[in-house]
Amino acid sequence: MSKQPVRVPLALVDCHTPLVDEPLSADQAERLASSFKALGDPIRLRLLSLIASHAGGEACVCDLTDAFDVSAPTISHHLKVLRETGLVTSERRATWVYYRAEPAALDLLSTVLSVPQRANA
Amino acid sequence: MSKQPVRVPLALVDCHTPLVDEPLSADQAERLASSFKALGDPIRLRLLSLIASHAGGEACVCDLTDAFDVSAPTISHHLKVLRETGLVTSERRATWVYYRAEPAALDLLSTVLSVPQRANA
DNA sequence: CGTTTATTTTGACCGATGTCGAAGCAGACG
DNA sequence: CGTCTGCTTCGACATCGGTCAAAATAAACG
Repeated sequence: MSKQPVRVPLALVDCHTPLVDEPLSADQAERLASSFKALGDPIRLRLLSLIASHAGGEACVCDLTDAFDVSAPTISHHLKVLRETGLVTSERRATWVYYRAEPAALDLLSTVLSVPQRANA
Repeated sequence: MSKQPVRVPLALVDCHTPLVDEPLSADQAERLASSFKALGDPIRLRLLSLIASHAGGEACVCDLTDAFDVSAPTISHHLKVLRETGLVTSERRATWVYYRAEPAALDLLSTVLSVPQRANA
C-alpha cells in the first residue's frame, strides 16, 4: 500500500503550474512543447491510448502494429518518440517488447493545461 | 450569475474521455492530434500562456510581439494556428486586435490527458 | 549453429512547417 | 485624402518529420 515513486520525466521537472496562471518561461515552454509535439500525431496518440488502456497496463509491440495501416518501422519510430519524451517506457521480456504509459508524465501535462476555476478575472 | 455557454471547439466535440480509459478512435485521435500539434511549438505555448494569464483575460498582439525574438509575421502565423484549433479567439477593437484563451478547449485537452486514480490495474 | 520471428536502425524521399521580407489591408488621425 | 501604425497575407526558402524498404540486432528454437 506504499505510494508509487512519482516519476516525472527529467525534462519536465519544474513545470507544474497551469499555463493560464502565469506566463511560461522560454525554457519551460521549450520542454513542454517537446511533449505536446509528441502528442501531435494521430498514430502516436492512438498508440499511447492503446498502451495506457491495455489490460495489465502494458502492451506488446506486436499488439500495436496490427492496429494500424503503417509499416513496423514506422510504429517503432513513433514509439521511440513517445519513449524519448518520457510518456512511455519499454521493457524487453524474452521475445517481446512491452510498453507502459508513464502516468506522472500524462498527469503533469494535464495539469499544465488545466483551468483552475476561480472568480472570472 | 448565469452559466457561461461552454464553447467546445467544433473539431473536438465527442472527445471527452481520458485517453487512458479506452483506446481513442482514429477519428478522435486525428482531431486531438491537431490540437496537441498546435501546442507543440514553444512560441505558441508561450503565446497561449501569455494570453491566458494576461490581466483582463486578453492581450493585444502588440503586447505579444515584443516578448519574442521573431518577426511580426511569424507571431501572426502562430496566432492563426492557435485560432484555427479553437484555443484562442480574436477580436478587433479600433486599432488593436485582442486575443483571449478559450478555457473549454484547454479543459477538454486537460481531461483527455488526465489520469483518473483508481485501484492499480 | 542456422533459421525463424520480433523489433529496431539506417537511409532516402517528400510533403509539412517555421521563418523572413515585402506587400496588402484596416483604422485612426492630421 | 494621404499617411502612419498595427496586423495579416503572400511567396520563397530551409529545415523538420512521417513514411517505407532494406538491413541490422535480439532472442528462441530446432
